[in-house]
Amino acid sequence: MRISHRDPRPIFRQISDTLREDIRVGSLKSGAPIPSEREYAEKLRISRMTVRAAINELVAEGLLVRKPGRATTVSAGMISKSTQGFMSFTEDMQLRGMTATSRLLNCHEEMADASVAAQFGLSAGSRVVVLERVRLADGQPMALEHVQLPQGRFAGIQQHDLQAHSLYATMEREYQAAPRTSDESIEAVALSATEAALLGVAQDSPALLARRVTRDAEGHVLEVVKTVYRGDRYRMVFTRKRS
Amino acid sequence: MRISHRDPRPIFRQISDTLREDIRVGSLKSGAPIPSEREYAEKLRISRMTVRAAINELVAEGLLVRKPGRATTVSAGMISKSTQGFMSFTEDMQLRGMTATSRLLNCHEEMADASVAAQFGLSAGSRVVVLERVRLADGQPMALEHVQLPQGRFAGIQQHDLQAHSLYATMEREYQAAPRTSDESIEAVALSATEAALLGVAQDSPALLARRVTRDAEGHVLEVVKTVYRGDRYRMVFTRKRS
DNA sequence: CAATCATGCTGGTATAGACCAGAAGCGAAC
DNA sequence: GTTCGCTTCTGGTCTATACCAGCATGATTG
Repeated sequence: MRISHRDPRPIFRQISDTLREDIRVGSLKSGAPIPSEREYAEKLRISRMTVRAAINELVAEGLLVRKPGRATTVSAGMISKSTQGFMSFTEDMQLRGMTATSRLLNCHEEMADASVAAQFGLSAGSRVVVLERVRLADGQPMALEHVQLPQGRFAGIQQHDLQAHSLYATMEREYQAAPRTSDESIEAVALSATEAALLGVAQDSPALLARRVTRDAEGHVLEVVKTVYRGDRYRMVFTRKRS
Repeated sequence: MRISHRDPRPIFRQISDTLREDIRVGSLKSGAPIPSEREYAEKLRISRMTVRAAINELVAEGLLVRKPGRATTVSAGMISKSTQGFMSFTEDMQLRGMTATSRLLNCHEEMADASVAAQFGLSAGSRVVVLERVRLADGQPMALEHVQLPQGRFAGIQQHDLQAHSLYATMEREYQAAPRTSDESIEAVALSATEAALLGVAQDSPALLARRVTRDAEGHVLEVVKTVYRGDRYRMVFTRKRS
């Protein structure tokens, strides 16, 4: 392991990236101790505090476990990176090896109702862009999606090709809006006749109703989404950490 | 704001706790800038690095947002602490202001099947403790729970009063096993006749089927759980962070 | 042989200083 | 007036050092 001062990355990131990769490929095995902080500092001729900054990143990610008095070790359970964090439907399907497409049902501006306006931190009666789509995976209906976006921040987003591109990709590229956190709630419901017809399944089939509020790094709400997933084809996966 | 050297907490934690509380009660408002790191260091007569350690905690929690060149500000969206992390059914119901109880259906040891043994990191044929319970909230059936625990780590856990105490509480107190992360998957299903009878609802009612693998800080699997929640009374909430 | 204590490891906390890059405010020059 | 550039803020990174508490090991002592 070496560090380079020509590398644009800060030193602590060079170290953490190297460690992360070593863990990923398995040259550092689950449960195995890593060299001590002082050892890294000496070998690499850098300060111990810099080494700690690198290790702190990996501890926060759950890849390493600190043990006061003993050595820092590689976490025994490997968390499948994929189930961390949330994603758009398009990204979600890509990860599952399927291709996401959409059938646009409805796209218009309207007055936000009181609760949605409040979530956006806007006054009642502000305008929102509403997007209703059937989401398909490999051509098969998978979910019904109802998205509300604040018109002020995403003016003209209707013009973009949302059939071809991920909504998140468009938000980031065209509006510099990066989704960072989401609050979700999930419940099980029976499909109404209308929903069932759109999804191509029998009425009263079980389905997942997911509500999501997505925020950027500063905590501003980017979207309020309600999605109904077919119970027979969709499974939601995620990981949680306990404080 | 003051720091005390008699306080058993480290200095950086005293600062982060104070800041956290200021944000919680609203004396630091959403979007407002906090004093600069150098200002804190001067006023409190401590090192700037110590101040940074405190602020780092809150940035990691999403309460503060760093902005290079500008001031650090309070995040605009307040994340309801409650929806962070996962919890046991007992804790979950407590948070919702209800009282959790159980009706034990089944409790025995058996051979782990191949896939479960693999998840525990044990050889095929290892023994597991199986716990099947109807979970009630304020006396009403809410969910069916099927828990598998590695017999080696939790020998004799059947003897404890799991009707009265949270399983997690027992694991922590009696076995020094602290749940730290969980991988979950959720799908929507229709209840079988048996399940419906136990939950006191009609057959084919929609329900949430949750599978959870819980790990401690070192990544060792503590439990493998399958839970069926009534669709009409239970809603799962959580927050996610995007990398 | 067994209990005890010293030593040398580990990570945890804290210091005081340094330099960088980006943003902002302000004044001077055009 | 507008623009350019300086000064002075901000956070980002890094150093070298110090002392603490927990743990392991091995030597010493009973």
